Amino acid sequence: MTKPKTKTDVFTKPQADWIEVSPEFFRGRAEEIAPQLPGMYLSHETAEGFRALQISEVEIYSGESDSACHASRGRTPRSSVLYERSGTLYVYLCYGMHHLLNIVTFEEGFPEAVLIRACFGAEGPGKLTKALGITTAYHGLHLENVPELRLWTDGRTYPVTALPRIGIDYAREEDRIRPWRFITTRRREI
DNA sequence: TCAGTGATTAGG
DNA sequence: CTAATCACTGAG
Repeated sequence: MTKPKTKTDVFTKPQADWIEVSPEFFRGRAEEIAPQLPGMYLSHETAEGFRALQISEVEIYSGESDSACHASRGRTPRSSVLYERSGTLYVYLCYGMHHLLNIVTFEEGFPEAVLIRACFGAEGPGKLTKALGITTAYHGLHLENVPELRLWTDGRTYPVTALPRIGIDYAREEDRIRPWRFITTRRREI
């Protein structure tokens, strides 16, 4: 009989081995940042308490030349947040119901972000924001001004696979096949 | 497979 | 102003 493994989807407090990740983490290119996100933890502290989930999947949306990116038609009232400095939050309502969380990467003036697409225990970009209580109230704010939202790493290594993005049938073929979705199937075992 | 639900965008 | 679209989800 093997040792029983305890599974926890929602962490109600930071774990002993967690180290905070500074908003400066997002200064680089999304292509170097995104593969490091699966395995990290996203936490939200509200009146209800502290809740964190482990990220399992992210996607890159990068540049006006990426036909899947909301900045593909240049600066608009909606896409302008993507041009802000790295660490800015881009949260938008999809299908009138689902709050999708992105974090802006790279230099101010270049529209690029990572979408948090899934966490263990909340598979889907709309589900994880619902589970954590993240809404468009944070849209346009910078992470350093939202202390209730934090990113953590446990210092462990999580194997990551790159795959094409999901839900972008409207995009050009070259953008649809781009391996800009990063997933890990390795989950923290307590 | 398909409807729900509302913000965003292009176009007249 | 109108109408189409949508980085989704859950029910049938």
